Amino acid sequence: MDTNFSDLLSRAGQFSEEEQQLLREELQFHTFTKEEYLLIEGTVCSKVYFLVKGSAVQYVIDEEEERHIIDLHVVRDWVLDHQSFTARQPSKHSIQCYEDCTAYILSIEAIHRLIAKSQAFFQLGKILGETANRIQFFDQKHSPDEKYRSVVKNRPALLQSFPQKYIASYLKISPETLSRVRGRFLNP
Amino acid sequence: MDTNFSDLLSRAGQFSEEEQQLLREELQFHTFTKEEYLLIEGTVCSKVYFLVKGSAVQYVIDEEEERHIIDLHVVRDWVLDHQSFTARQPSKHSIQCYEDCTAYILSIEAIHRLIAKSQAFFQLGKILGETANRIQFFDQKHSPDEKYRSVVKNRPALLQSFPQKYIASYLKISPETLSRVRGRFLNP
DNA sequence: TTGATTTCTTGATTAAAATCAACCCTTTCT
DNA sequence: AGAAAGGGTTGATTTTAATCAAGAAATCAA
Repeated sequence: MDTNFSDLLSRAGQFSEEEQQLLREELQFHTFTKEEYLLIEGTVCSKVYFLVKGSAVQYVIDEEEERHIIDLHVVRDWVLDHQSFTARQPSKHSIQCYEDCTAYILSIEAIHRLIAKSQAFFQLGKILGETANRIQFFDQKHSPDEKYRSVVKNRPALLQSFPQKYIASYLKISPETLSRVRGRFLNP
Repeated sequence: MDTNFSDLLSRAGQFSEEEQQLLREELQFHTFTKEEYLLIEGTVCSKVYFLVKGSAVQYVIDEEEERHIIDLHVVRDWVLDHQSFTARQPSKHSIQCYEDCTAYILSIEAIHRLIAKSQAFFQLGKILGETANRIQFFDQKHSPDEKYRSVVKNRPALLQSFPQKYIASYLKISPETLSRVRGRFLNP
């Protein structure tokens, strides 16, 4: 069995052999080049990606043309705009490859077909919802130190994969503040 | 046709006569007394309420025993913890009546039965998701003025229904700051 | 109705993080 | 190689809203 698919399984829930086979049959596999878009603002997010290689950035552009990073994605992450996906509404975000990527793709229709075959696939809803939770933490009023600690603890790979100014934007703090937090963190 | 049900319909989506009838058959109707809980922290939110009379408060208690208001509900609102409801996970919030309430109740099983009968009921997912969006706005880094303007514009009834300290907690600002924002707002 | 809470307002002070500014260090592009 | 651009650090300054404090107003309860 190939490692990519078992990686995906380990991030998708508990499934029987038959369910695993159903899932495998619905998956597509694609490669994307750096800068390519997985989701474009204004379109409905109708598929989810499981990153097998590469990294991607989910962001929004505000009225002042400023880019705000909403989420950062690395290998073994599920990638989607949960809000757009569940409400079937045009997304306010874009998702763009930061490096060349390869990913499994699961369309919303595929997910519905799977659920029709086994209720076990409801688990996917929970997994995909976790991305939304994670994002919300950084929106909330935690201190810069708490936010940084949370990334170190829960998503250390991000720190290796993206420049600090991306991390700062993701944490909704200024790059200067992140630099100082890191200073305190490394030699307390 | 009774006004309560047409209120609910106007907040639920576009449905055919037959669909309206299906919906009506699945609805329950209950009354609750002041202080009574619609949802208790740690339990899964498995039904949604449509408030016909009264008001309710959704909140979380933090480590320091402080109560933080997550959402405020008035007549014609859908009431639920969207996160718990969609992920089928224990809720971190409680929802408590602030006055005596009456409400329609729709269980998650009822919603699944409805969807099985007509895809039109997928609309409910979108409607119920809007509560989650609304909440997120106040988590985000907007200025106290912007947050207050947003309530005045989108949810003016809250200002009549709850004390200012509740509104302040909902907006995630201090009561003093809210008082000053209001001062500026009323005589600019 | 009157005393006791609770809520609201207003001013003064403090604290936290953003912004501004200068400089250094890489990396990238001709 | 050299210029340019992007990213990171550090210090000084400014801004914003929280906190602290005191008093006024409103609500509740006996």
